[in-house]
Amino acid sequence: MVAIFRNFSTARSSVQYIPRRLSLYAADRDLRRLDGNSFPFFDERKQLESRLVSLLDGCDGLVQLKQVHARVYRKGLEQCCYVLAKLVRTLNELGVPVDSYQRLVFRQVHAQTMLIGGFCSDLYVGNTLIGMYVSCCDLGSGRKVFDEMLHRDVISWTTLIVAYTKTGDMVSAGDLFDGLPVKDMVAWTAMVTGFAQNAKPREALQFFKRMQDAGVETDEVTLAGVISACAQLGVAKYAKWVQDVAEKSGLGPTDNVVVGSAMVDMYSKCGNIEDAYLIFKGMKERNVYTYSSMILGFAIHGLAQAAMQLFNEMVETETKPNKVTFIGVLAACSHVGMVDQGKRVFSLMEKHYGVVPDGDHYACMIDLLGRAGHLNEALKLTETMPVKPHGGVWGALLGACRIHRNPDIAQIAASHLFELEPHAIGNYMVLCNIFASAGRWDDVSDVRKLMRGKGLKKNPGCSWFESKEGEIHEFFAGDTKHPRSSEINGVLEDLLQRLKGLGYQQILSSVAYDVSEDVKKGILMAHSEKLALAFGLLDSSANRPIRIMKNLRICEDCHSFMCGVSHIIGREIIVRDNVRFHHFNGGTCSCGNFW
DNA sequence: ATAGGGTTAG
Repeated sequence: MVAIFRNFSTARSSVQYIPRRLSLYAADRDLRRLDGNSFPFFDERKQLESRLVSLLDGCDGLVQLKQVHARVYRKGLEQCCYVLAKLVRTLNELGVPVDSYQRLVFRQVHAQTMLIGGFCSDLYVGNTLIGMYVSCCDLGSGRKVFDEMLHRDVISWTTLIVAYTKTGDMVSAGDLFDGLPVKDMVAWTAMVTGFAQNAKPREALQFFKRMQDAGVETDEVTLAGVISACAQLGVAKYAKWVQDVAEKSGLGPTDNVVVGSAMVDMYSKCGNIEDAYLIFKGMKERNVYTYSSMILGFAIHGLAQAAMQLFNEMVETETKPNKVTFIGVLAACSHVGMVDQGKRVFSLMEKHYGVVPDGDHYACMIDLLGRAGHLNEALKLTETMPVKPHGGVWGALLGACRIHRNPDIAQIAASHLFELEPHAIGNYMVLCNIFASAGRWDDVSDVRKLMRGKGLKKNPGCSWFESKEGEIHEFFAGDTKHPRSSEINGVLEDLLQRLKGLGYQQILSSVAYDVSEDVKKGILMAHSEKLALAFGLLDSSANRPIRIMKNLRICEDCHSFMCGVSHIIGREIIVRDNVRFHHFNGGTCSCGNFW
């Protein structure tokens, strides 16, 4: 067959024009007519190929696809790489989950293309093979095809780069990118987005700057990644800069719904909920992302009424709420303890809006009940909910046990969590904290032993602050490496004395170590958010709010410290912890001590 | 023909 195919392909090279998209019926009829021929000559092979391709184009189900597949073999067309490649594409487009049938097709395609060296010379087939392996999570085979291809284009590279970013292997992705001879906008964007999606926002922003210096164009997809990076970092200065860049490229938030929605999220996560709302208001078109981002923005700022009101406005429009929208509404209730409202929304979401609650929604409900102190009700709901509770659900319960100091329920939650997420360090730390504040030091040391046994290390507390110049200064707990470290300590000492004069007492139970009181006091004063606050006072200009970002939940002692400092200095302090914002002003916090 | 996309509770 191979020999015949090659002979004919040199002897008769003219192929008649065949429209690509025929109706299913016509394609099928033509195929049947061609069935009469016992031996496929080149032109007829070409015709068959086109017919099969158009059949695949019109394919709307797995059954049809399998029929076409069978026909490929019946007609001896298994060497037509294009048809096989198309078959794989169609499987992907149909969204068929990777099962044994799909693997069978993959193996056949690979075997045939190996046989005739298809992917060595044909870019489309090679790229399809890479994509195919990537889609079934066999990156190694994808890489092998890539390495064996004689010619590669930027698409081959980008497919593989993206595959590496999706597995979190940014090093391999970066190596590939560096070796890419001609980098286009899509390839650059893949890297920027890859960093953003792998929680490396700083690298994402650096890459975007490099991209701009290289004179590469920017479009809305690139911006989406960059904006997401800014949101993660929460840096207001970059946020403004990115908006400038966007508007210069004609992709401002007013006219572009993707850019606008991402910016709503970005500004609210930078602490500028007012700017977020301004963007929202100014947008010409709003979709479910836009509304959900805004509702979530209100939620993390503790503005539950605004979130509810916006939700009510939303359901009057054409835009239907989805899963994420309800996460936002429930989170809003949770952050202020609106238990009854939350329960009502939860009960209506399926009945009125057709959104079936999933594990994440239950996690919100457990969080809502737990935060409000209804720990037993929360436990009961966890045990009776219709879907199997995932880590988030038990995690919410564990978090509630920390707030309300309930080591017994905490143990139940933790035992599930250690099964479901054995490597998630945060769970062990929270349990340690709960036992520590109950004075159960033996239990604390058991948990620490368990962690050591698994080779887990504490996730260090880290805070950062954006200086006047837009530089990001990062502080770890107990950090003395900052060049202005001694000044920082001086500021803290001064603040501590003045607060003590007002009756402030350090909350020693916030320390999860069994050490002396003096050591505890020292540990508390070296918490990263306090270091960042002191540096903020040294650096920033007066009358502007001080914005601090933190990777973990703010501790009780730091919370009360911030309250006091906001009173002393007469300035607003905004702290973003891992879940929400705290606006400290004149001695009180926007969370009303409920967080 | 084939590559990059914004929001998600603990």
